[in-house]
Amino acid sequence: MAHTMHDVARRAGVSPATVSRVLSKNPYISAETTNRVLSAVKELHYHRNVHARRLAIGKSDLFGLVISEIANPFFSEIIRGFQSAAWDRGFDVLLLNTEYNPERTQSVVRKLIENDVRGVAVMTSSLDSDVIQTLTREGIAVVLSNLSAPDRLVSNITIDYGRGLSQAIEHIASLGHRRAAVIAGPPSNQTAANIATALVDGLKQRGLDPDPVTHSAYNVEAAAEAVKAIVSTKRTPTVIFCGSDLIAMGVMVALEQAGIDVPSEISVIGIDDIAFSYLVRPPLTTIRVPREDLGVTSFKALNKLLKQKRNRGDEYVIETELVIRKSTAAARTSLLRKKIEALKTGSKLQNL
Amino acid sequence: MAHTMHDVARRAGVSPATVSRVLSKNPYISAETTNRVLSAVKELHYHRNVHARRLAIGKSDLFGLVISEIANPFFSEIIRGFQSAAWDRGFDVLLLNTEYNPERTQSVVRKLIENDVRGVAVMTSSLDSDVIQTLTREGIAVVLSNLSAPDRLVSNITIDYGRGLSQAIEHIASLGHRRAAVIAGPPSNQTAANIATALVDGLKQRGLDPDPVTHSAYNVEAAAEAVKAIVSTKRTPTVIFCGSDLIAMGVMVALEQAGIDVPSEISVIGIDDIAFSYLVRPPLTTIRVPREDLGVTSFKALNKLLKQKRNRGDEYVIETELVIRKSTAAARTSLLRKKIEALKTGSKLQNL
DNA sequence: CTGAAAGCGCTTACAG
DNA sequence: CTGAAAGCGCTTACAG
Repeated sequence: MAHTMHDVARRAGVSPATVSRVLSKNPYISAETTNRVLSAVKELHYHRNVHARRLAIGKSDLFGLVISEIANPFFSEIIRGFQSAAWDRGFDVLLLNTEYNPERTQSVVRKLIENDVRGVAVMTSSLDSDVIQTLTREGIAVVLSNLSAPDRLVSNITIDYGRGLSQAIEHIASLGHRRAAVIAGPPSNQTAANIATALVDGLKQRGLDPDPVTHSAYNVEAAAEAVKAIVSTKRTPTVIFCGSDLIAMGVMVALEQAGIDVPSEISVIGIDDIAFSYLVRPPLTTIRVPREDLGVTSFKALNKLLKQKRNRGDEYVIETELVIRKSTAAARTSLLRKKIEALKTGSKLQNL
Repeated sequence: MAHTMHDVARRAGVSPATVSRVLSKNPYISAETTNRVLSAVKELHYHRNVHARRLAIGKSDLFGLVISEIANPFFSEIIRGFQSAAWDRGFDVLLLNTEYNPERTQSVVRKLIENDVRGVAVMTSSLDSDVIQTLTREGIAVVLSNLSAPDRLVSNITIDYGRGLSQAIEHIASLGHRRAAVIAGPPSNQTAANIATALVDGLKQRGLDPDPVTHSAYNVEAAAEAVKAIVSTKRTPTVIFCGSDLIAMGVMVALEQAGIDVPSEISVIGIDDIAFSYLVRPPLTTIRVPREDLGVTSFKALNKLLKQKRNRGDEYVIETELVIRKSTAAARTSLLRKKIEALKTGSKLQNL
């Protein structure tokens, strides 16, 4: 069995209270006592039991972070940002993923409450407003990124897609595109719907024809499926705006299979700027969402919320921006020439 | 303040002990009492405090999972497998990441002990054998994947790269390759070193010349750097074996920048088969490591270890296999023709 | 600067 | 089938 504070106390010849004080860095302890206690701790390989500690303190040192799924690289930097911010201030993070599953979502909420987290950043749309109320009723601070209004114990972070979208539309228009398709995220997702609306409005305003406007789940396979309907029409678009980078990647795969070249025949634009977006070919032009910043801001928002007496929520805004990526012309030309050569001479392009 | 079991008891007109029994699904409770308690729980929105519960039980319901970094997609499926296996059995997972940082690594170990986890799966090489001993001394079961021998409270999962490597070498040899470079993972990593050795031996045995044999950290940037030295020599290889898919992707980027075509001039082979490996172009041929299986097996191994009286560790083996990927010839040819056409006519390949 | 004691919110033999 | 009581391992006023 692991040792307890009592064991350490006996060994150091002090009371458990003193051991607790030393370990909590209470300043009113003599240097000598501190040393004796620390030696005993070391000798016994003593570690405090965090469950007992949390129970005694009456508050947990935990903050929750709710995401959809760990496998989605979109969340990676959010996690990193949130974690660092929390650790820097001596808090722990309880990372919970809903996997888009209602049952799991329920158990996520239960865990948040059972663990007595101080606050939670909800970075998925799987939690509806009922659930949010359940949390705030327990005194848990909540920060969301779904455009709901700030409230008691609830702050909101708005990701301002407007700027990035305008830049993207301007970019596309200036390249001479006329017909733009839109594959937004799932319609049940409020953010996705807002982005779709903003895109359609923006495109029209710039004299572009948004057609068709459709949607897809946030994954490669669904997107590949969604794009089929688009390319099978007679009047194909010259650019496809996608609701996320994963959707864009699915689109690129499907276009390739259909024998349609990106970007010479159809350009593709994503949203998020996930880490892999510069590794696909052609590299993905996308609207960057500063996700590490989003994570950090989320934590700070929670902290602020809890420090105020009235727990009044705030509104935060995070900006987006277009990231234009192209293959180096030189490199691509040189590669093409080689491939042309290879095709001509019929030389062994074994893996072609 | 949140309600306690006492509040529920009073409201239901029973003792706290009874509430506890109802909530723990103790069978010897009358249906009527159960209902009264459950109603009170519902009315008060009562949730058990997990810290008090864990303290009273004397054992936590936690299992630890230690990885290097969440952003690395290599770990995604491991997490998923481990989590599902744990949840299915009513346990919770404490996910800890070292970020390759010694300080963080120390605090990871501390957290494992403080949280009184029953067992921990260590999926990173950041924890040395000293640390493992620290854990087992506390009675924590450990499962590793680093080729150390099973021991008391320690099981080992060997990923058998042999099969996948043989298949890859055979594949490459049958395509007529003669000169193979190797960019292994970091030399400090035992697994990386073993893979490098196996590769060199296997290549020689098959009459291929492994040269040069070098290494890189497990990320895109480092790999891109590492490959420069290789292509700058006069005698460039026709295939590069990479210690991971991320390394392979870095290599592909760097080769492209150097104007070297993959795979017609140099073929690239990765290891892992991360989710994105089929999205890069050309799609990556790689050695698949069944990582979800690895996660599930890790959990089962811990469970088994804890159930035995003697806590004797076991040895597990996970197989790998080559995944050959090529672009559809038809699609690529058609795309090439279009690009050729575009180049000839000088038409606007704006983003080319 | 330090100790004795109460209390955090649960669980679980023990007794009935 | 149910309750009173002890105990899990800490922390922290309170007192000195």
